[in-house]
Parts: sequence; C-alpha cells; structure tokens
Amino acid sequence: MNFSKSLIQWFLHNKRDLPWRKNTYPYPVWLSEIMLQQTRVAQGMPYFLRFIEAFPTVQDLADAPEEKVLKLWQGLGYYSRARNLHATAKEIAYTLNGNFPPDYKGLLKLKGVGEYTAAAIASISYGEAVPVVDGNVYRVLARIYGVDTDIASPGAKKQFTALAASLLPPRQAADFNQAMMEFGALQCVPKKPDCKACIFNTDCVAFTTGRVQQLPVKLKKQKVTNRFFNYLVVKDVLGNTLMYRRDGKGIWHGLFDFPLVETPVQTDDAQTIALIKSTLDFAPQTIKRITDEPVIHKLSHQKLHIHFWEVTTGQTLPNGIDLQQAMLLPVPIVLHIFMEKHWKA
DNA sequence: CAGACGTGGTT
DNA sequence: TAACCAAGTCT
Repeated sequence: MNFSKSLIQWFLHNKRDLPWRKNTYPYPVWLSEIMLQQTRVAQGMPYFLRFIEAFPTVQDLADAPEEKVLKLWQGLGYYSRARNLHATAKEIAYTLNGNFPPDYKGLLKLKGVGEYTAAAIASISYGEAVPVVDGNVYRVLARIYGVDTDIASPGAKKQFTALAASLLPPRQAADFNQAMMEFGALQCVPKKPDCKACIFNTDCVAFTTGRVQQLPVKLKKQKVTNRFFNYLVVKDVLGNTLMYRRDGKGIWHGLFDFPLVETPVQTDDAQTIALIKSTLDFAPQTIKRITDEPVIHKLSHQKLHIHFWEVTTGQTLPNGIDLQQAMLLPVPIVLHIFMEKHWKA
C-alpha cells in the first residue's frame, strides 16, 4: 500500500476548514500550534480568534503588556505557553527584525517551541521536510504499523520520528504532517475508532490483529496529589480586596490569586481560623467561611480542595484593590468562577 | 530524564 | 466516577 499517498488524498477530502488554515504565514501557524499543545481544537479555537483580533501581527503581540496576554489566555491552561509566546513575540519583533527564523533548526531555538512545533511551522509555512510527532502521530503509526513501543519510554520519540520521516514525501511535508494529525483527530481516535469506515483497515496491523484498543502502548500512569487551599477574600473598609501575582515554579505562574493559606492536611474551622489569623499582617474584624463544601479543582497532577474565606477589616489596606479592578487581572479559572459568582452586580 | 504544568470533554 | 486524554515544552 502507498500509505502516504492514500493518507494525503484522504486529508485533501476530509480536512476541516479551520481559521488558522486560511494562509500559511508563520505567525498564525505558530500561534495556533502553541495554543493546540495538549489542547483540543474546540477549546483552542475561540482563543485563537480572540488573539488574532487583539494582536493581528507579531509586533502587536510583542507590544502588549504581559498581563494583557495572560488575561486573554485565561482559562486555556499551561500558562507558561502564554509567557513564552509573549517572550518569543518580543524576540521576533525586536531582535529578529520581525521575521521568524527561516528553518526548523532556527525555530527550535525559540522559547516554547519544541521539536513538534518547530516541525509544524517549518513544514506548513516553509515546506521543509521534517516530520511532526505528536499524540496523533504516535497513535496512527502505532496502530497501522503495529508498533508496541511504550510511547512514554525515553526512546519512543526517536523511533516514531524515524518512522514518520521514512514515510514523509519530501515535497509534500505540509500536507503529510497535517494529514497525520487530522487523521488521528478525526478517524484514528483514541477510544472506539470506527475502523469499518477506515481506508487502511485491510492493512492496519492493529485492526487485522485485533489490537486497536491496546495500541498505542502507554505505561506511565500519572499520580495526583491532594492539596488543601484556603483563599482569603479580604474586604477592607473601602470594600477593596487583596490579590498577588504568583511566581516561582509552581502552578499558575504569572496569574494572580487571593492571599492563600495552605495546609498539608484537611483542617477543621477552628484550626484554620487560627492559622489564618497568624498569617495576616492586619487586624481582622470577621473571618467567615464562604463555601459550605470545598470547591474541588482538578489539575492534571494535583487535586485542589479549596475553601474561600471572607476576611473583613476596619483598616484601609494600602495595597487593596477595587473589585472591578481585580476582575481585570488574569486569574486561574477557579478564581474567575468565584468572582463571577460573588462579585458580578 | 521523569515530573511539573491546566482545563474541559469523554468514557 | 475516576481515569484518560488533547496538535508538548521545560527543567
């Protein structure tokens, strides 16, 4: 069978009409590829449209304050993508004279651009013959060629990249790469693919040997740690509240949140209140738990048990900010939901 | 290099 | 419903 030829033919008949496919300029391609990392098309699409509208060119993105970029990114997750996106826009606008690096090797040097994204931009925008290897490619190749290498193992990427490279028609890199991903997204889906309707079902090793559900092999299981958060929703005499920018290495770097009291285990109200009091650098008037049950917020690797506490004070807090002002800050989605529910007039 | 890093949809 | 997973990258 001529896998590549059939695949590209399938793609040309089945490709979706997506907003980042209107042209092949590096800017929209790069933007969409960053947004779609570990993210579904349906989830990323509205963000792409808003970004293109707010920042029609790399220059516009470079000139924006980081806070505005993060605010527009709010809710999409993996916020380092947004920070790296902004840093790279500046790099391109101010150091590279507004031009993206002209090849895979150069693109790979950009912040937030790894092997996958560099190959995607290089092939789609420049026609460079470099294979993309993403979750779709692992799945499609593992099934059709019956590759049972654990895709989470160290050597898997190299092996699948080599296989993809051997299949890639040098002059049709853009179509081939997008075809692999589109085929994985639409036909060769993770759960219960409709193999009866698949053009490769007579050749697919997984299908012909009854191993579609077993491939690709992924052994590593992700462990989730529980954390117990108490967010202090402060209200001073002016009705102002307190919010701080998170930095360091942990979750939500660059976003803002309320003063946080974290405990290593679940604590009762008396304990928690005592702890809250000891952390405050102002005199509280009242401390009241707002949430009856903890809000459960699940991240890919953490399960957050969050209580919100209203803390009032008779003082005027020097760094207090207006609630409407606070709502303009980029925040984790769980805080956004809280503010929408409790602060919306 | 194994683990950290979000959110939402699906099973 | 807990687990999986979705166009990965960084450290």
